[in-house]
Formats: sequence, C-alpha cells, structure tokens
Amino acid sequence: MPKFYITTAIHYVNDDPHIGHMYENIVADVIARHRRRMGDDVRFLTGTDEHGQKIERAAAKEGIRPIELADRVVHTHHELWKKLNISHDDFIRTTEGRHHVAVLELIKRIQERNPDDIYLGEHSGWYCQSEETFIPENQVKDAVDQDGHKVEWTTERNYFFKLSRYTKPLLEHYRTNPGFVWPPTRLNEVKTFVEQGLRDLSISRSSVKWGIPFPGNPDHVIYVWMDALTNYIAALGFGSAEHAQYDRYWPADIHLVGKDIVRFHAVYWPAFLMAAGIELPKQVVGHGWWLRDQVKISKSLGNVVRPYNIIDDFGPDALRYYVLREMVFGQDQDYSDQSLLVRYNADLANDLGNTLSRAIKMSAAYFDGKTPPERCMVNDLRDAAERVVPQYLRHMDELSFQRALDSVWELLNEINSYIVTREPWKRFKDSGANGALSRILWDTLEALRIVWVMMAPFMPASTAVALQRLGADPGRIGKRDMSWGGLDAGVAVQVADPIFPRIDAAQYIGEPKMEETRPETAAQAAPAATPAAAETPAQAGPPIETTQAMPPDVAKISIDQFMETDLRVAEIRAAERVPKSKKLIRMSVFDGTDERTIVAGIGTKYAPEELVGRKVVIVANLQPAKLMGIESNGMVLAASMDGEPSLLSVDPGVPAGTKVR
RNA sequence: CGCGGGGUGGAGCAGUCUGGUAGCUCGUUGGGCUCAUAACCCAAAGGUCGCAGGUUCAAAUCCUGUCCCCGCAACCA
Repeated sequence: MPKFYITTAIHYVNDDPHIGHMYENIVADVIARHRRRMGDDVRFLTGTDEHGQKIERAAAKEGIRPIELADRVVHTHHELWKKLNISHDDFIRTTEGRHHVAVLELIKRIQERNPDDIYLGEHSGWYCQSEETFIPENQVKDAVDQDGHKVEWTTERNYFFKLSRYTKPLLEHYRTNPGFVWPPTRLNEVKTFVEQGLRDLSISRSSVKWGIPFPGNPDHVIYVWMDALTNYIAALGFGSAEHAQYDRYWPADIHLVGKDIVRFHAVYWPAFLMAAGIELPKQVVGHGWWLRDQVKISKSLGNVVRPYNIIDDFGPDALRYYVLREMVFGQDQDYSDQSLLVRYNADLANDLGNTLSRAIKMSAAYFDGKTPPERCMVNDLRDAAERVVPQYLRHMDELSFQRALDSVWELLNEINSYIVTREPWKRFKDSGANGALSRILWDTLEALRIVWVMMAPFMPASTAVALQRLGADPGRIGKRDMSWGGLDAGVAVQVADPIFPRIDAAQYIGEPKMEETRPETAAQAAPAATPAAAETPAQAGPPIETTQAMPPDVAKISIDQFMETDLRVAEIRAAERVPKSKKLIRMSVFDGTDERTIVAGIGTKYAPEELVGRKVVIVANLQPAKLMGIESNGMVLAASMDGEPSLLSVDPGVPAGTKVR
C-alpha cells in the first residue's frame, strides 16, 4: 500500500484560527480523505508553532506563562478542526517533548555530518524584524527590503546555519525536480531568490527565552525556522527510539503552505535536510490567500462578513464546499457573503440537495419506501457517470478541486435532465410502478450515489447522510464505489428534510446577528499564520473578536494632561505630494517662530496648491516621526470622516504661533 | 522602476504554460414541467478576450510596448 504524508503549516498561536487557517486545513483534509479512499496509507499532520518572542510578550502582558497562552489558543484550534471535520492523524505542538528531541537531533546530525555548517558568529547586517531574518544587502534600500519590510542594521552574536553553501545544490534540486514547488510560478520566485545568492541564516537568539535551548549553549534558544520546520519530522518520531512512523512516512508527499512561506519551505527546509543527510520532501504546494470583500464593508449596505458564523448557519460542509469550489487552487480569491450564499443556494440547495430529495421522494412514493426493484445497467446516466468519473479523478490528482467539482456537477445536471425527459411522475400515473419506471428511478438513485461518493472528501458529513438516505452504505466511498451498479434494489430509502435548506439571501444578509459587531476582523483573513506571517502584534487569547472589540470608553484626562499638548495655529507656507505615496503631503509650516516640516495623510482630499496659505491647527510638541523616510515634526489636526480628512482652520486674522486651548 | 495579482458578454470567473469553433456560474428573456427545497429542464439574447504594434496560414493564448485596476508593504503622527 503506497504511503502518503501530507502536512499543513503549523499555525502560530498568537491568534485564533481565521479563514486562511481554515482554508489550508480544509484543503489538506480533502486531499487526505481522497488519498485514503483511493487506498493510500495516509498520514495527515497539522499543529501549532508556539515559540518565540511574540508569544513570550503576549503572555507577559497577560501575566501568564507562555505555555498557558499557547494551551488556550491550541484549544480553539482543536475545537475548530473538530467542527470542520478535519481528519488529521496527528497534531503537533512545538512545545512538546518529541519536537524538542527532533530539533536537537536535526542539529546534531548537521553538526556531525557538516561540522562547519553551524557556527557561532558575529553578524552584522540588515535585520528584518517581521521576517525574522537577515536580508542580503543588495535587497535593501533606504532601510526597507524588497518586500517593503523595515530593516535595521544589527549586530548579533549567535549561531548561524551556512545556508550560503547550499545555493548550488538547491538550484540543482529545482532543476532536476521541477515539480518540487507548485504552482510553477512559485518555483520561479524561489529560483530567483536563490539565484541572487543566499546569506547564512541566524538560527539562535539570546534575547529570547521562550524556545528550545541551543545544544551546548543554554543562553541561546533555537530560532524560528530551525525550530518550526522540524515539526514535520518530529511528529513522526524523528530522533526518538520510536521512529517507525518516520521510517514509514518520510519524505513528505506534500507540504501544504501559504504562498507567503513557500520560500522557507523550498529553501531553508531542504537546505537543513541536505546538511543533515535527510531525504527532501517531494513537494511544497503553495495555496493562495482569501481576501476580503472588495466592496467596502458597511452595516448599512448589509454586507457584513461573518466567516465564523458560517459553520453554525450553513454547516461545516457548506464552508468546505465553498472554499474549494470558489477558489482556483493556488490563486488568491475574494471572499464574500454574497458569493457564499449564491453557491449555497444554487449549488447545494437547488442542485445537490434538491435532486436528492426529488429522487428519493419519488422512489419512496412509487416503490413503497424502497429503492426500485429492478436495476438497469445500460443507460444514459451510466454513460455520463463513466465519462465524468475519470475526469473527476484526474482533476483530483492535479489538485484542481474546482474542476473536480465541476465534473460532479456535470453528472448532477445530467441526472436532472434525465428525470425531466423520462417524466417518471407521468409514467406512474399512466401505468403504475412498472419495470420501466423502476429502471429509470434506479438509474437516478444510482447516479446520485456516485455523485455523493465523489463528494465524500469535500463533504464527509453530508455524504454519510445522503448515502444513508439513498439506501447505500455510507462507508463505501472508495474508488470502486464510483463504478456503476453499487446500489441495491429494493432496500429502504429515507425521506427526510432537505440536507441544504434554501436560505433567503436578503433575509440572511439583512439580519446581522449580535456577535457580528466585529467589522474588520475577517479582513485579516489573508495568510495562514506561521512564523513569518505572524506579524500582527500578538494578541493573547480570546477569540478574534477581541481584536476588534469595541473601543473602551475613552478614559477622561485631567486638564493638566490636556495642557501637555501644545496646540498652535500655523500657516502652511509650502506643500507638495510625497512621491509614490497615496495620500501623504509634505508641508512646510510656519509656527510663529520657525518653519517646520510636517507630513500628513490628507492627499486624498486636498491638493497641495489649495493648502498653501491656509491657517491650520497643529500639535507642536509631538515627537518627530518618519513617514516614507521624511521626518515629520508635528501633526496637522483634521476631522476624520471615514478616513476623509477635513482640516481644522481658524479665522485668517489669527497669527501663526497663537496657542490653541 | 518596491513585491505580487488582475483587466474575457450585465456580475463573478475559467481558458493563456502545450496558438486553431471563446467556456462556466449567476442574472436577463421566452418556452416546458409540476416529482422536488418557488426547486428542475430546454432555448435565446449578450463578448472586436484593456490598448497598440509584431511573429504566424492562424493569437484571448507567443513577443514588444503601453494604459488602467486591486492586494501587500511603506504613510493617515
């Protein structure tokens, strides 16, 4: 029996799971379920990344230990995966003993095999906080790297991995294994990145405590990638006495990750493994991101997005279906309630669910609550099924889920068409439950059975129900169950309420629920959180709602506190747009004594020309800040209406420098 | 020249790698059916595939140039 090992990225525990995490795990689950029923010996791993400074800080803020914070967030992950029917075989946390063992073993093997590959060094360079890595000099400009992240010139004394040594071997690997990264465009990106030359990678930190102590130097903890990536082998027992699973399942067949961290999986990880003399994973698959409604979110428009209610409102299968049907795998996709509802009603309620209902009700009504007594082995539906199933399987193999589902719907449409053309209701009226009617309805049910077998990886729960109702065995969803003839004649069917009751779109969208007062939350649904992606300030635990919780009542301040703010009238002497910025305007203002530079984000509303000569109110004693590299000394006050600024102005007669209070 | 994605019938999207009748879903219009979740079936209307050049017997697809959108990042100090 062939083995199949699939992993998701481990999710960083600074946040509860969002639609990006969900998507990744759903996709992995669909693949895993499909491989299982095709006969593979599947191992499906997901988990959490729990180390690092952000967790350390977030926990400290709450006055709890990092592990307590992690425990809490991990709990919500477990809950969600359970709700979504994610069928992972294992869940690894980087704080577990088995993970530590594996990380240490990996380092040990590298040290034994390539003693020079890990060295203690002092390193100065452009360090990118959010990427947690040094950035090659040729990629840094104005203290900003290619991805626009801020970088700082930093000197550090810590352990390094000689990544630079693996430039050629990696390129060679990409050349001989063009399928190593999917989709191909991502491979190109990775290649380009490597071709620019690789810098050695810092793999330890002395400033952080929350991590795995570096072997032989407990002042350091192992940092990020050397730690996190190892989870994929740690979960299999790598480095422990019980390594049977490692022997069985490694190398991984698919590392499923967000497109943003493909690079780390396709560069760092294989380099580590090469250094340690371990076989490389077969494929890194990068999926796209879910974006937010392109339409502006607004209560009055009634288009509030509520991904977290979907499961409750529609059931897990509807969400699973939606994300796989709507997204071209590998690309970005916009999420919206509208499209979800359309999909739900048009595809699930009207087609998939309704067809099941009508077929079962007829069969039950005409044949005494059972599947028809006479089967039929030569007919149009069988032809259709035999045309569609191979297509479907091919698409599944190519990870083209959207097309695979299209194929299923092709058969579904054939079924509806078949029913209408044969008019079973008329036949029953005319000549009763005869052999012809039996065959027609049996065909219909049998084709539906195959439809549902194809749906099994996508909608495991609904498939079980549907097969049951059809009088088929819910457990029989394997490859051979996709061939014609699997449904017994004369077995009981179940007439029941619709699997996917229609939902009134206007009503659903028009009636936001209480817990939906978290307008922007889902907006952050983009990438799966992983070490690299975890850039948002760590928010401790409670659900995502807290991120967006209503602002607390602004605390009252004393008059003295207010007086600390030096507000003055100032005259704008010159103004110009900051090149390449969207809304920044750089102004030279006269505050009564000096001219100073102030940069303000008012360019969407005001043209520089109309600003010159205006008297405005400024905060004069604000700490300087750099905006797009320009130092801004102060702040121009403006009312803000949905981001549209409206400058505060005073009567023209008021001289610059006048105090405002 | 920051990184990336995209411009295809009214809307949302496939198709572009591997040139050869432009496809899907929703919507619209007309008809059919009444078993089914006001669901289903059939048919029709609707596109110079952003623009301009080029390669080719043939271009949505390849090449060059160009315009425009969006996301990320850098900015509402």
